[in-house]
Amino acid sequence: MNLRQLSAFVAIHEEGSFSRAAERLAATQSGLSMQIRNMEERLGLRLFERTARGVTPTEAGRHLYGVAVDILHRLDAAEIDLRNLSKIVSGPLAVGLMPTFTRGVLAPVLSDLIADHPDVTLRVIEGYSALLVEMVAAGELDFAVVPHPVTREGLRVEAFGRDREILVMRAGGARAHLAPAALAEIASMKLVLPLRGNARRDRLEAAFAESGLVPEATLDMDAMIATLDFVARSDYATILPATICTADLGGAERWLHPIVDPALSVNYALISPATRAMSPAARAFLDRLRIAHAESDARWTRIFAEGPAARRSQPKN
Amino acid sequence: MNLRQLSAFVAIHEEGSFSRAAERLAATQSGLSMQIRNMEERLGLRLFERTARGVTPTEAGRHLYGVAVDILHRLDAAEIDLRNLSKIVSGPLAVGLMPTFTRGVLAPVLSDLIADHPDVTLRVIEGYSALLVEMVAAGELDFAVVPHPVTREGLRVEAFGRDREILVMRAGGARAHLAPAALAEIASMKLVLPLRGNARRDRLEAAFAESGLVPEATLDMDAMIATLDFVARSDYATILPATICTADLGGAERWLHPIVDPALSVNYALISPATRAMSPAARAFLDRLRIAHAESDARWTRIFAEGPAARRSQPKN
DNA sequence: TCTCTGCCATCACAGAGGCTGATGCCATGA
DNA sequence: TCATGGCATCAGCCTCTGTGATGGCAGAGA
Repeated sequence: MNLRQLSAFVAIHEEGSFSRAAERLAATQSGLSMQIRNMEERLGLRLFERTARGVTPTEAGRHLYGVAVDILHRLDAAEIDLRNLSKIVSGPLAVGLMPTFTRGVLAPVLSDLIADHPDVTLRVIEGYSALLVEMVAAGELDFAVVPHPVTREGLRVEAFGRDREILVMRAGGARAHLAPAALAEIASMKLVLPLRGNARRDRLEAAFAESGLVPEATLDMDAMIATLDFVARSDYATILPATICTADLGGAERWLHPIVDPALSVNYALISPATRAMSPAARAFLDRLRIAHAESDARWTRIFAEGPAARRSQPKN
Repeated sequence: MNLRQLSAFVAIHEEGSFSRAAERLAATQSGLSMQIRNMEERLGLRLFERTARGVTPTEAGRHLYGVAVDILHRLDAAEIDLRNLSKIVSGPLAVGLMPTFTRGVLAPVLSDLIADHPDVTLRVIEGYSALLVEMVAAGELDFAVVPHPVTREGLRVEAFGRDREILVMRAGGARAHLAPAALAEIASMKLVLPLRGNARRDRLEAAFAESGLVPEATLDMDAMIATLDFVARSDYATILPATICTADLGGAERWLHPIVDPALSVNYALISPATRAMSPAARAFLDRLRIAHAESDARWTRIFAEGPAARRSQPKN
């Protein structure tokens, strides 16, 4: 049993198909077929049941999957450890982030990282969670941060942090900048929301439903930046994670309103390929991202706390 | 980095030499040399410092050793698990035991094992600890039980149990069968003891020294069975682990005397190759051996407890 | 029921990579 | 200074693995 076989096995298990796994590994279907056959012969048992639409793991296969992922991860971690025992942080790093982060906190993280570790070759991929999840699972990204929950084989999932949902409207409206808005009020507004199927949309709809509400008028749009632009020049409002709104704290183009009754939050997950370990470069990026996110969160905590005061000094209407 | 390289690395680390590792792996020195070179090039660092008398691991090498042993062990365990998910216990099993065990408790263990698992091909190697340790380290044995402490790279060491040291004399002497003997009395007897360097001999000498004693007359002999024979037909006494004396509990040929003031004990260690996992056959053998040893130990506990009574009913002299 | 499609198994062949055995070089110790 | 033991290197071989083509099978849709 060798490591090639082991990673082939893992890929097939995750893809549920020899052909797709071959594609992902840049190998051939027949090659994988032979590898699995060899493993099965050696072990004297079947690892996959072959069906007409792919393969499903046997009990033995499921058992092996856990062990294999663990072993490959350990080995990768060891290799990274060794390679960096006495080396500067360097190498390629591919990170997947949602617009929330790229707009909200990426810039300082980036300049900080580049200043400290100029030898890191960085690629940041901006995208929505479904895309990022697939790219991480395919090993194309070192890690990504996406909304929890994530359930996909082949991913190592870890809690990353929390964010608050904020109502965003164009500046100059009836409600003062930073004055809170109750969910019941929001339901009667004209809203731009992400498409159904998007994790945040489902989460929002559930929150409305829990309060017995249904948003009256919605425009569905899976494009946060475009949404922000649109909101700034129309009477539509939208609901966005606090982090992405950091740039609007000044209240120049958009006014922000913490959502209350109830407050809504998003949990983020850090996802990485299950068999790979974090490189020092990835760790360096992540540390800074965590810090930046925590700072942003702290800022919003203050704002939520000061909300009533703001309302008093700038009375609504 | 593949598994062949990893096991080559482990063997070299343990042997401290490419040549010796090659011998152990039934490979060639040049082959190992190339494998390590490839690993080193890949990692961009040196794993071994080459000296004229062999190799010593670098810091990176020492680090990798721990990880490599762990990975190989996990993989072996997984393979064994899988292979036996739905199979009867079978396969070859090589076990190393000291005469203590082969004479003391092996027979019932064996017949029990063979009855339950007829497909196990068993080889029992009888030998002293140094030999067994080497054989286990070389991967020739699935496991062995030897006196603690054991310090040798490449071994997984686990406590196995304890045994008591017993004074053995020919039958019909002045001291009643099973009557205790104090260490001070023993020091003045003619004793057959294992050779210096043997773990038990060193342990015994230390015990004497702690009580300010020096054995007066000793015959050095590293052969337990021969010692037992010799003691039965001479006025020499010897000190042996209780387990080996089980057959003499009847008192026909030899009389046994628990040692007191102080009581002496031996600790046994179960050793197995660090990178290999216990096969079900090995586990089955071990379970039975543990039980047999525990029963023997319990029997001796009773005897120690009843010692004074025995002395009263059969007054000394 | 028939066909079409997608998937996996098998095979012969080509390629790569690792292993071997010989040789060379170096350090050590007598 | 020489003998010894140990590792590095090299050319060639050989094994083993992956490739690409082909075939068979099962399910989905008409």
